Amino acid sequence: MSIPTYNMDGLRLLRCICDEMRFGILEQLSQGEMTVGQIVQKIKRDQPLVSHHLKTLKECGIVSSESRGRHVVYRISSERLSALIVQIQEAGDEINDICDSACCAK
Amino acid sequence: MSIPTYNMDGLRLLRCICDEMRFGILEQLSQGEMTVGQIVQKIKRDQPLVSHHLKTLKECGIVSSESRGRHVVYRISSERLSALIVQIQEAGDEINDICDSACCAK
DNA sequence: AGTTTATATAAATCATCATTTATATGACAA
DNA sequence: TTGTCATATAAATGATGATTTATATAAACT
Repeated sequence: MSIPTYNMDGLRLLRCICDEMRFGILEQLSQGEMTVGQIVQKIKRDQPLVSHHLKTLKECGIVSSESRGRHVVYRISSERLSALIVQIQEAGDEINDICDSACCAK
Repeated sequence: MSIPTYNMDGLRLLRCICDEMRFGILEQLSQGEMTVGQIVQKIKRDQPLVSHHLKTLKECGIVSSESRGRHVVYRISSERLSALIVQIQEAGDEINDICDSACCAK
């Protein structure tokens, strides 16, 4: 039996990017393409974990990748998505509130 | 001891709205204010569950509410947030891809 | 006051998914 | 062709948080 697949939509996009590590990766990539190693250094998390989340983002069509020698370069797959990351950051800052819900913990 | 609180930011905003029910509620509210009962009817989920998620959204400053007689009216707390919901929907549609990751399942 | 309607809360259960640990693959260099 | 560097994969574990069920509060109407 085959793995089920899903058409992307707003909610599914959100579910892919609302994870702390994945959003952190996208914040980095919104400033330009990076190799896996560069991302690992920047966000200071284990390499297998970073690779795992990059795979998830790629399967959702949010990032794309390209091999260069033994490195692999990742980038956000569209300008609109890059812009959306920034818009989300700005909207979050604008709320300017404190939150005590579970969903707000990191 | 007191409950920990968190300054809102992009990631925390995302974590609050990436849930299926909460995003569904916000899709409704992005078209105008509604009472709890109207939301329950519209999205066809149990009332306690809807109230529970509304509480979460309120604690995060994403929605605000007002009592009118025995009804309580909810609305999205800012124009920018309303617009963001729409932008997320549009970005999701633009990806136009299928996904087989766990995060893409509803 | 008692009843109905609208909403909120709390405890218990259940499902999901991030993370860790260990190992594999694949490219380049000596 | 062996060793090293960069990345990927897989299995096991652990934490988080959504949902259910039952009950409470609070307003309006009789």
